[in-house]
Amino acid sequence: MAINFQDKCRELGISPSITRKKIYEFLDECKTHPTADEIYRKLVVSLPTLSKTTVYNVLSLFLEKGLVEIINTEATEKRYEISNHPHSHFHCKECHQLFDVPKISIMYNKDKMPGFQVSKEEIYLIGICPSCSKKI
Amino acid sequence: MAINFQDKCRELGISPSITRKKIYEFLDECKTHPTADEIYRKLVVSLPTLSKTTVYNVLSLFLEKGLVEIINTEATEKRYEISNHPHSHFHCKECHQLFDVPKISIMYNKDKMPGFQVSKEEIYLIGICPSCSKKI
DNA sequence: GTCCTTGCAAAGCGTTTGCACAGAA
DNA sequence: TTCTGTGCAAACGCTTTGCAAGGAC
Repeated sequence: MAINFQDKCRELGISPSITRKKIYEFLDECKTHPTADEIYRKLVVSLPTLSKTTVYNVLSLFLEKGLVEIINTEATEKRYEISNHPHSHFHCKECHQLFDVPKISIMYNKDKMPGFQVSKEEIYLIGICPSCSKKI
Repeated sequence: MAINFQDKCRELGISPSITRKKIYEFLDECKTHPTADEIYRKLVVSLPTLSKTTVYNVLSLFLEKGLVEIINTEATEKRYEISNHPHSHFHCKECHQLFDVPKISIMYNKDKMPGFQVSKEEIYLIGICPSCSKKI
């Protein structure tokens, strides 16, 4: 983990409980943009009393504090990621995995969008990932 | 409607029933990227026997045939739009409306994404829309 | 007759809420 | 004591499925 979780919590005024730490660490290490259920299933092994409610509680706290973000997807379930590194997303049509790819810069003409104040840009690419390319 | 719905259906090998026609027309006219429920509530006025199941059936047929697309959002409910005109999306943080904005072109270095074959690009801007800008 | 469209009812699934218990301050 | 973190159980909302009735051909 790049920045100490305890320090982040202190900054944000929340307590660094073991549950929160494990959820944060898992999100930080995990490359698969997990759903709440995936986080739960992974962590319940080492935290046997963990409940899904707690996962939801912690994720909603993290969202509020800006520690994590929800990724826009077509699906109804929500996927989460740590909001610390700028990047774009690539969705594979074959295996439906969601990959991180280097941040893509965009260019737009502000004159064509009068009055719209842009504070964030998200780029989502769709196609075939390297390993699926080989299979086809 | 730019292209005749009957003709599109003939091309795709599906029958242009009145229900399908109305759903297609509403999606085509509607600028708000409606959910299935919004489509239902709007159309049940003129089609009193309409059920939500039918709305879902028709949307899923349209998706399969490529007539409509699902828009990636943070929310759990799905939003639909006719897939005929290239454009990007703008989400207002204040009023949570989803706007169409002119298609934004992107530039990316393919060398940084070895093996990834991109077939589609989606750009999603977040910020404050013109009318909310005035209110603040 | 068959095939397709429609729609009621129920199930499914991810998420949120109500509430209570336990531990920390 | 109060406040906070946790978690069971139930409710909730959107979507999907099973199945049957009605219509087109």
